[in-house]
Amino acid sequence: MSTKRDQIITTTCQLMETQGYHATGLNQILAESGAPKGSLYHYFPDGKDGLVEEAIAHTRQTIEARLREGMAAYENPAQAIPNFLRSLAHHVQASGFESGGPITAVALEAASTNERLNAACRAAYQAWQKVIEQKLLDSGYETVRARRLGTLVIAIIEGATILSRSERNVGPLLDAALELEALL
Amino acid sequence: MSTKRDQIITTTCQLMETQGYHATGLNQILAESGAPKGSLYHYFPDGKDGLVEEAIAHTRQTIEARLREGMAAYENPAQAIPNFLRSLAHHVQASGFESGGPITAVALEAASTNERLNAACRAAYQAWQKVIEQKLLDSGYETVRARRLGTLVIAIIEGATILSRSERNVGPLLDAALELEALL
DNA sequence: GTCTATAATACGATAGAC
DNA sequence: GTCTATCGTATTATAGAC
Repeated sequence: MSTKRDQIITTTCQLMETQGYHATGLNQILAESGAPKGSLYHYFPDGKDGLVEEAIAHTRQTIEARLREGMAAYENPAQAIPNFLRSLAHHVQASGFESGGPITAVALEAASTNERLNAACRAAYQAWQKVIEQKLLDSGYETVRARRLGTLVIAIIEGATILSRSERNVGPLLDAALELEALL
Repeated sequence: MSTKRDQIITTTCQLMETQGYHATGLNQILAESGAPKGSLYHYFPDGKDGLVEEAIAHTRQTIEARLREGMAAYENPAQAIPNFLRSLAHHVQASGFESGGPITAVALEAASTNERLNAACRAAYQAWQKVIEQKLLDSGYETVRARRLGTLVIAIIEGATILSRSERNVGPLLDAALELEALL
């Protein structure tokens, strides 16, 4: 597990988040990670798709851990979930609205044109939904509704992040947090 | 107002919806709209960005009209809004999950890198939010909450559409419709 | 094994023929 | 005015020097 390999993946994660798949060239990834071009195909023989697939998997685990942390911070999901959205709003604002929705752009670009990357994104979304769902189940929510709310919460996070980045204003994320308090 | 010009815009709208900005080349737009390359720069002297800007504006108006129609279909927003999401689910499924979220991909790609297109997307989102907000105001919702819910509804539509397309399953959109009934 | 130089291709944009 | 052929520059991927 080379450090340079990790650096390439980390850089890829960042660029996927801010620009998406097609807008990000391998040259840019290499320039920002400080790696030469040949080493990319040494570490990632499948080329761009293999690299991005790993980057998505990496992001999936990072966010999954952050979600678990956020859910564990409060016993009541009606506190834990809205506060997670608020911490997310902080993160988006601190990045100058360049971060947020770490795989959303890729998910949409790949949805109809690249089944390999689409599968990676789908796996990430389902994992994240499951964290929310489990928190709700542990707090006594009924099975069907817990799953439904798990899906909805991830959808709201995605959608509100898009609006916040587009408007350069964390209002949508904070609004969503408030309404989730009413719903949960 | 040439018919061929409109055809180029219509094709661009479709491709932006399914693939996004960077994945869509001018060659593909021309091939699918049946126009030769030279005419593109005749009709759109600003090049790709000018064309896509117009396409976003066109989409904005299409969706705005569809939203108004949906809101007018029921007096109670607690019926109108969830049913709009259900009709959207139909639309997404009928397209084989290739349509849905007509400007989402572009919005994310442009958010941090192309202020011109970002502005066009922001304008569209705000227009759509306003339609929901107005419907809620007309039904007696308080000013602040109407605006907050307008934002949330658009966010939910965006997020649930992403999940539905990624999972190739309209479940997320239908789940969101159900929970919105509980919230409104 | 690690990297540089280069190939093959697609891109957006333009010049110039009709 | 309408379009075809081409330009310069990106892209991804690879071949081959160290």
